[in-house]
Amino acid sequence: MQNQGKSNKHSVILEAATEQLSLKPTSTLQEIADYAKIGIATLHRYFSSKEALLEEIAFHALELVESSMEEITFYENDINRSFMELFQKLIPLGDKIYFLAYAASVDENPEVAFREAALKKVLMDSIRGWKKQGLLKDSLPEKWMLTTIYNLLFVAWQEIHSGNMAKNDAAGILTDTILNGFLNVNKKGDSYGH
Amino acid sequence: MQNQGKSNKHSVILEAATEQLSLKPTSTLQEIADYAKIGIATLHRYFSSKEALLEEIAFHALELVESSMEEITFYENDINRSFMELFQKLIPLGDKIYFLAYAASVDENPEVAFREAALKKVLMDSIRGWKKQGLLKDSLPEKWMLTTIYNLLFVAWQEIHSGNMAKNDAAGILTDTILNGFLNVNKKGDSYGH
DNA sequence: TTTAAGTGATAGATAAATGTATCATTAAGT
DNA sequence: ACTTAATGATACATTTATCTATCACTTAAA
Repeated sequence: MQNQGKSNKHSVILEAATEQLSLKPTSTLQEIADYAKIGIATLHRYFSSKEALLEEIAFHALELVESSMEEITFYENDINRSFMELFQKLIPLGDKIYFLAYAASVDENPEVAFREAALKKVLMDSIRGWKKQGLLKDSLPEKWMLTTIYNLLFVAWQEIHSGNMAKNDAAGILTDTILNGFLNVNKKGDSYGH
Repeated sequence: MQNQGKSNKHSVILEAATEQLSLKPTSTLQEIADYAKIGIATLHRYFSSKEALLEEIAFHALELVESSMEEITFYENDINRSFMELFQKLIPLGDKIYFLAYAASVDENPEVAFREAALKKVLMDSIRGWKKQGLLKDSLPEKWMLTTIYNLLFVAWQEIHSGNMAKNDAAGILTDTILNGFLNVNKKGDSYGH
């Protein structure tokens, strides 16, 4: 009934493991098996090692982000709309991706690192374009902008996860924060709603 | 010659351990001892357990931040100056504090959590005041602002550590990013230099 | 030179986690 | 009802990290 993925139990275990690891990145195989309500023996039948399990989870997460990123249009002269689209697509993936930021072993995987870099490059190219047009500040380094976006996205996921932020507010708050900052522009109307 | 702290070897080991842990948060005691150029037996003579060592490091880091925070003036009607002062004081502490964000075991320590919360409260009170005056956006939650500041500070430390950002640029970049965002205000002059 | 304190190397002891193998039970298809 | 495959519990081996204990060596003071 609540089975969706490609094959069968393999996917179910993968989903459960992802959830458990997002709750506790240092989870033991025993904890993962308990959470998935299976025996640890069964877990080993489907995944040869913990490293293999983590790698599969990472690949799965990357596929999700990659396919989302492909659907996003970066408008040359509308940063606001581009960011809103970006965040609206990526925020819902939080649950499945969050652990990526904290699983150190996964960052050392060369393929993961390569695909992460490719994802960042897409956004980086847009940032460069907007900057060239004079839409973005000259005083802030492009790399800093990229890093800030990436990190605040994770912070937003964290806040949603811990119940401090409504999922539907996140894209607007992120876009407004990143593009305009905290200062109240002293005209009557302001910010992203427009 | 390069001995400063309170007593003697205890402090030296503490400093070395802090550095090693900021390089690799999952360092073993053996790695810490090697980095400090002492035997692991000696390490245990000075620190009864790894947990005790981590706790001492955390306390030391908190003391540094607490005494820095006490020196900072939060100006009621000059956010820019307040932020510059805050970041200029805290950025240099990065090396000694960075690991705090990644040592999970330390966050579970109740005293550490309590003192961290107290530090955040100081900044939170100022944010509330600035917001009440209409200097900060109404549309962004206070808690989000606090979290953003806190996280971007860590990001800046990371960027400095990895060589992507000059230490002397950090306070300006942080202040400008947080208060004004990425967008280029289309007047000729702009941002924090003023 | 002798003595005492501190140190580093080393060898276990203990604990926790990963991974393997076995076995009885359950569930599904025939 | 019978057979077969999959499962979970369990026990065991292996690894890794923490921590204890011992011992020989260095250094500095007496």
